[in-house]
Amino acid sequence: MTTTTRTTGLRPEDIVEVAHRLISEHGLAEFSMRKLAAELDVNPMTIYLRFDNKEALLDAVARHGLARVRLPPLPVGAPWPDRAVALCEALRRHLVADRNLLPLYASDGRMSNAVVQSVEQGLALMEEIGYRGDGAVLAFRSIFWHTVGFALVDQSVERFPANGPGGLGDLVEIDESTHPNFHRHLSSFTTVDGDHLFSHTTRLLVAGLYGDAARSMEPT
Amino acid sequence: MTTTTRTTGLRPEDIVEVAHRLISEHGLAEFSMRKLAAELDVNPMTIYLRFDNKEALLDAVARHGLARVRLPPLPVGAPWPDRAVALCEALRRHLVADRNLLPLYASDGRMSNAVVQSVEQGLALMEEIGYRGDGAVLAFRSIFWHTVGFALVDQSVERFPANGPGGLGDLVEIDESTHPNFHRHLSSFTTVDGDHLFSHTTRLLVAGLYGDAARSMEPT
DNA sequence: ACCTGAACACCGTTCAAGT
DNA sequence: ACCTGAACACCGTTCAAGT
Repeated sequence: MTTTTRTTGLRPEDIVEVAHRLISEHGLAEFSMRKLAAELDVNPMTIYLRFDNKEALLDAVARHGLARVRLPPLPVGAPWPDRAVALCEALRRHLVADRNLLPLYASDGRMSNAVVQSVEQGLALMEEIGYRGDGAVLAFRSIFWHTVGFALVDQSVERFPANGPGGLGDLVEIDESTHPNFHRHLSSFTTVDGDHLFSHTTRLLVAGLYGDAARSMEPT
Repeated sequence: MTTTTRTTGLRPEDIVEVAHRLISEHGLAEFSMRKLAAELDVNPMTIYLRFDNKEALLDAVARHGLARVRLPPLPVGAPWPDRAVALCEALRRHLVADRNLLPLYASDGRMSNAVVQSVEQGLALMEEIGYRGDGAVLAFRSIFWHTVGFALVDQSVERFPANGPGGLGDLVEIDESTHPNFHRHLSSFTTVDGDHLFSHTTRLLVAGLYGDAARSMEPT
């Protein structure tokens, strides 16, 4: 009869799952190997028997989180631009779903798994309006990285100073003489709504893609 | 006659400048208050007499770095889309000029100062094609945050796996039956060229902006 | 063979003690 | 008044010692 100690039953998946939860709850900056061990009620060094180091563990946590991404089916029958925007918005929703996980996914090129979920639908969309081969991949990459970029920008946008007390005007000198345009539009510099700005910008980019495809199919 | 000790002569600007250099040379992750003190040949605690904490110092370093951004004049006489793209590319060049500084600028909403340099030219461009008031600000924000987003994405893009040994195919299962589009385009998934992808995508977005402005000026 | 306590080389920051 | 050494509460990681 063999006795199993507590740590023998500790599977790598359990470590990854608890790490994922801790990062989700308290953020990547707060996360440490020692806190993870405490949460698992285990000696800190036991984790090093399963993972080479913190980096390797974080890689596993990122893979675990990104593998869960499932994009919803796109609206059938809708006009092409609407479906392209819907794909971007679905991808965005997954990326910004948990603000604490995004910094983990974004660093050190861990975005790989997210792409696979969207690439099938994305390439099909591009072929639908006439993009072929390398052109289809380039078109898809445009909206994919645009979406990832806006997700990364979200935290900056959130804290971006608006017009008003303690806002833009206090940060920088906005003189009517040196910055006439800025000065005249100052009242329009309200707090940025990340979702709205993303939707708007994505619609413009998709319109550009759509027009470009139509133009390249014209007889020369 | 007053004697000045070494540290008395230590101005906050000197601290900021050396911190900027250290981050530029070795990256934000490597930077520490103790290493900075050693480089300044000063007791680590002396820095705390000038700055409340590390966060406040990094804020000052970011402001110092972003204040240097000077956008070149846009090409006069060129078509509108070319000038809009040129503005984005100039902004991008400054953001990605020093890869080690970008993580500093991007975190904790420190992007404020960069905007002021580009907002004057950006708003003028938007008014030129008919955008007014809030619409002009929204249009400017679209290309500004698009540019910042792509700069942030750059490090991810750089390490993004291409097709080939150790690349995409090894990371995820790309079956002909489950991912027919992906499988057929696999050879097009070469290493991403960040600059090229940015130029291409920005051109599309700018085309979208241009078309949108033209459309909204049509008589209804 | 499998686990772990102590130790090492680092952090940011506080504060009492020095000049 | 101005500076600093020692100390505190943390890190990630190594490795000799235990069972």
